[in-house]
Amino acid sequence: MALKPVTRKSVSDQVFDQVLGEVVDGGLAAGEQLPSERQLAEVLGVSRPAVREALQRMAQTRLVEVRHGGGATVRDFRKYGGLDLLPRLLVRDGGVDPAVARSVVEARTSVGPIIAALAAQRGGPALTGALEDVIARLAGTTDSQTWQELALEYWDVVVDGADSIVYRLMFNGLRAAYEPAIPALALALAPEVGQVEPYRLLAAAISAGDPATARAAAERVLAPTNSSLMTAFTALSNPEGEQA
Amino acid sequence: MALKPVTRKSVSDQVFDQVLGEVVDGGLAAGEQLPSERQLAEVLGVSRPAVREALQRMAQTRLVEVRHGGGATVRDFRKYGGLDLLPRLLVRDGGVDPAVARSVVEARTSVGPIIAALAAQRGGPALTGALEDVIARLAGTTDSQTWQELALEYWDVVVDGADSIVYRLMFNGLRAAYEPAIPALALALAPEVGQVEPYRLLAAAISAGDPATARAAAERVLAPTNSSLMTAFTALSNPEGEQA
DNA sequence: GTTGGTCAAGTGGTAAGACCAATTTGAATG
DNA sequence: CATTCAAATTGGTCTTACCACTTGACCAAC
Repeated sequence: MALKPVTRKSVSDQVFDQVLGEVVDGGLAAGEQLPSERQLAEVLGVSRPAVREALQRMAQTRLVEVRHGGGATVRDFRKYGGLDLLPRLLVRDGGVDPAVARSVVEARTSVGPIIAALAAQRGGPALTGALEDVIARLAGTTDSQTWQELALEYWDVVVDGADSIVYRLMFNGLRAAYEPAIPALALALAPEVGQVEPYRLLAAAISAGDPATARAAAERVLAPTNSSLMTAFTALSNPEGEQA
Repeated sequence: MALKPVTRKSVSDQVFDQVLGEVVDGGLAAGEQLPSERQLAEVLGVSRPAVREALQRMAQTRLVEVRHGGGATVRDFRKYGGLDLLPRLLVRDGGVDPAVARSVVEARTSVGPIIAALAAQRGGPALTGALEDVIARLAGTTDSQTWQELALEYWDVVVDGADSIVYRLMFNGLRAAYEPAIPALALALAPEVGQVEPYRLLAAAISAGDPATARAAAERVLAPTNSSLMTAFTALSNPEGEQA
């Protein structure tokens, strides 16, 4: 029997999630007004400060614009949303959105090798220890969830070694989107467990300071993951009343 | 005489900016605790709800972790921050951080052509009208600031045509970082004004549905902008008491 | 007809105070 | 030294009151 910690969700978190859902899924068009803070507080049965906290966070996502005396106006989330919106877009209607999943996979495929090449160029031998440490831990696990978490850690080292704050921040956003999904994906990604060799080859290329080889090796690391990911996402997708 | 709208800054905005500054620039290490809400309210001379709003927003950035009864704990902003942090990192100590600027430019250089190729592949002729509209407006302006805004609009069309939500959301984050800097950069980027041809060539490649040509054309669009950007960023950088 | 001024209603922004919930800390005890 | 428990601290929520801004209506002056 697996006991999980009980996680309490604050009132303002719940308000935020509901408002976010309305903006992303509720058919609200850009330019429409949300109900006033007082109305939301009444309808949701909570206090106005809780609503305010949620709405200030919504404003920070750029998905709504809040003006003093003017209410909250909805913006087009596709035009203004940041990577933090990704988990929300990935899982909709109880399943995975295939188009979103595909775009995640293809962005990994394209940007991953670029980052690996930069890591080889700029990090090179200095990354050896950290990469080998993660690889040793990868080699020592048979648990798929742990494997995925370690694979992320591996890429954390690589993107750090790339010495590019933009890629670092992008990775952070993508990781934040991916991490909560690991438990759901772990079963489908189980065939990956134990395939340490591609990670070793990439680490060797990075340590050798060879960008071109690192780029190719990164593609080899990502290719099987990518197809497993697409398989997993497809299994989790919900085109017609199929529950994951 | 140029009149600008007066912008008021709310108390919670001011608190947020100060706390963010402490976290990013104040020498706080990951794991350190921020002062309690009550302390912050007293020190800053504001109410506790205003502090709460700011801290809930900070928690949303992932740069701090707020636990009930446990206070707010600082996280490593490099490891947890998202692209929204970019403007903050780009401009520090009254000047531009050259490493951040470089990473912005190189990410554009790498990811831009990828996006353009996808737009050619997936948008193709359907993007013709929108691209030509922006190009006509580019051709009709001699104002550098307007030019930069239109260039962003051009790329907005391209990234939309790429039909990849991940790139879309990344672009949104980068644009949010770039837009406030346009007025400061416009003077240095003035030599770009009038050079419509590369944009026309890229639009033609996209409309023709030719990914390889679009990729190469995007590189040609970005190359002069990149060097101008680096020049501009260098002029704005502040290694030793030089004020932009 | 246009412009400026005033007012009311509605909405966002702020504060004070009270109280509950979770965590941390320190003292007492075995 | 380990455990237990109470107190202190901190976050979370709510109520109430009031201020600041926006919008629209209406009226007066030009």
